[in-house]
Amino acid sequence: MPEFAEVEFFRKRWAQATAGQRIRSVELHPAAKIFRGTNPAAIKRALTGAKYLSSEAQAKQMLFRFSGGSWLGVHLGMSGELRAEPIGYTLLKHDHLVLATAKHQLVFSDPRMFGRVQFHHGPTPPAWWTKIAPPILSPEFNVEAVAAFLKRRARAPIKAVLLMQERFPGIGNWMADEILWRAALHPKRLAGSLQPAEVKILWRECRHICRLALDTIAGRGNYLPPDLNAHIPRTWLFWHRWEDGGRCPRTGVLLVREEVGGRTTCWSPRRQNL
DNA sequence: GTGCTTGTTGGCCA
DNA sequence: GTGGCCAACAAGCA
Repeated sequence: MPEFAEVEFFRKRWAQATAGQRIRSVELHPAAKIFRGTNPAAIKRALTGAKYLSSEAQAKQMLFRFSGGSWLGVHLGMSGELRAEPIGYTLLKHDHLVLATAKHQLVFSDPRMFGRVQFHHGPTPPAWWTKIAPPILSPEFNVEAVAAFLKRRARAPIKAVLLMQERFPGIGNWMADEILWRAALHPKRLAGSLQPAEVKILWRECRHICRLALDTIAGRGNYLPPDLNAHIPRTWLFWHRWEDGGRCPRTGVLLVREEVGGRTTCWSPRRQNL
């Protein structure tokens, strides 16, 4: 589920519940696949008694920093979510990691377990964090960089290219469709076939959707929406892409759903032409 | 039972 | 070596 702005929503949810707090206890299921490649016992040892310091979201990842040089990385995969539950909350089947403060239980749950938890100990953030591609909302994500990347991936459909995290960090299936729909580009267009003007529109829409999604889904400033989709307008493709008989919010034409680049893709046929 | 699913990775092949 | 495609991972839902 979670892409760019949703990840920030979940980060904020944990951050608000844990601000200024110490972790009193850590509960986890060591055998859960989300701990693949890490040492769950080390996480438990390091975080018990540690104070939450700060956190960040980048692309589809989150990094939570604790006292004692402990860094907890979270990737939500396809079905992961972070929740803040009251003390006394009874764990559900897929709650794999729980950090308890004096006020809340911070829960990471993930039924499909494509998500993952990473842990690092040291004075500086780990390599798996610092190597994430420059954010779409940063100056490094400029139209030249996008054009160069599209040229290198010239023979791949543009939809598949937008899903490549090395250049479009945080973009997932629904955001890619939303961007192409706004940019009026057919998802099957080969990346190399885009004219300079089209590349510019695509670049601008990437930034626009990221900004818009961030404000709408994760909320501005300290405000956190009650749930992920609370404020997403009906004018976005988002609401219509999975509906049978769904129609384009701009043209009213029936939407098309088909696999492109190995992923189910939705587009508006009159608006997005090959 | 069947056929999906907002993600990532590694193996295969041109 | 590079780039593109696809299965696999796992569980729930219609």
